[in-house]
Amino acid sequence: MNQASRPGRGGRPAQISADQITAAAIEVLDREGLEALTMRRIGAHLGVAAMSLYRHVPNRDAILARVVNHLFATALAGLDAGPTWTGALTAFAAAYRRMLLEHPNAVPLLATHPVDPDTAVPVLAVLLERFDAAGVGQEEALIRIQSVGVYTLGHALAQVGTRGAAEGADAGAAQDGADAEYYQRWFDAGLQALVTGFEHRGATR
Amino acid sequence: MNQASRPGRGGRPAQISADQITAAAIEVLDREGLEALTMRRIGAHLGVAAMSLYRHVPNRDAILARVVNHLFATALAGLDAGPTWTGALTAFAAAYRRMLLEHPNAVPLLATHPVDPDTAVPVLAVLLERFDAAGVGQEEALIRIQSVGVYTLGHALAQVGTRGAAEGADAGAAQDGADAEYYQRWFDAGLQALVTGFEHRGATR
DNA sequence: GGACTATGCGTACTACGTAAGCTTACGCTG
DNA sequence: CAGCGTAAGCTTACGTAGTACGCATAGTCC
Repeated sequence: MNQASRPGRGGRPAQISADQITAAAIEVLDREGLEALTMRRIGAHLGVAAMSLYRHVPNRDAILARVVNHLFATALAGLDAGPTWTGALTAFAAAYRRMLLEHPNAVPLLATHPVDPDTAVPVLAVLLERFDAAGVGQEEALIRIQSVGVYTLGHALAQVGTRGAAEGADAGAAQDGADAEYYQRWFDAGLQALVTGFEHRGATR
Repeated sequence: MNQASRPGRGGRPAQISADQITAAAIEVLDREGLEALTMRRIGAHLGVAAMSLYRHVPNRDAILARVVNHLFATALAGLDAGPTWTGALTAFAAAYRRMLLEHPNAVPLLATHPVDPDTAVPVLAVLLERFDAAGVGQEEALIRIQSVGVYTLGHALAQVGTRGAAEGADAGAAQDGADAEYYQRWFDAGLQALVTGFEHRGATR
């Protein structure tokens, strides 16, 4: 059997765990880029052969999913959502965006692999609460949160998910500076538009 | 030399062209999914060996870029932008979205490969004109257009860019119906929020 | 100490992108 | 019409990917 061996009895003790694989994958991803994220390279990073990874993870795609969920969860853990739903939304967007810019090579992954519900729900719960307190219905609240989410991710794709992403992580790693400012201005403008747009939508309903 | 052989003289007549390769790639993509989009499979679709493609295209990634640009260009060709910038924005979003839903397997590609400036500029020009007529500055106009663009793409990623995408195109190809309606409601709500948000932003400036 | 069990590894298979060099099929020149 | 120049397409081959299979290994428990 693969994976999640109950403590059961006996057996050779594991040198690596699924969590270590996830962490190693993120490191390889950040340092060497997305297409360096191979089973052999992750294994090497852990001092283990590629095939050994399969004892802890069913396939490569599961590693990618784990990376996505881990980045999302840690980026939004302990999100300070403030008292209002507007504040909660912008705090969510800012935390999400910060993670995306810190892990530019992961942006295409986030775009391609949905965050697991089990990972997303705790984050959403905090946000939903603020909407509920403001009397906004659950579907409407979800729509507003997810709209901000896809906007933030889409924006990050435009900023970093494309371009070199693969180089050596040093080729133009620190974006032009002027460029970075423009993207930030753009991001803030769009986010503000979304939030105030939703405010008015609430008012006229 | 590769590619773009001037009519020059002589030489064996070409059986295929870069445009045909692009078209074949889109067909394979739509019918068999993203990871079926291999050089050999595209070649087979044209009755040609994989290596023959390299006479017309420098590498696989160039084909992907061509697919992206072609889909974007044809989706937005002849965009009827109406008289107002708000109308132009929603028309743009609708046309873009229609294409994304018609080519769900292409959504991850659009997310990963930026549209070429030469392809994007003509489309942007039509839109920018409406903003200019309304007295909105160029950077602000670009921000509004691009915000709608990344929102639309991000939303499509959430709707279709993920899930099966790879199956056989028949596994749940026609989304649940109820799901599709929810996504449409969500899309419209977010888009409306963005637009009205930008309207108010304009007003308070 | 021996049985049991899960882990890690070596090998091998298939499929990918693509480099190199050869063959083929045309238009042109004589 | 012969044959030459040229560009298109093909064959073969290399390196690397993901991963199936079976064996060697290293612990726990009796």
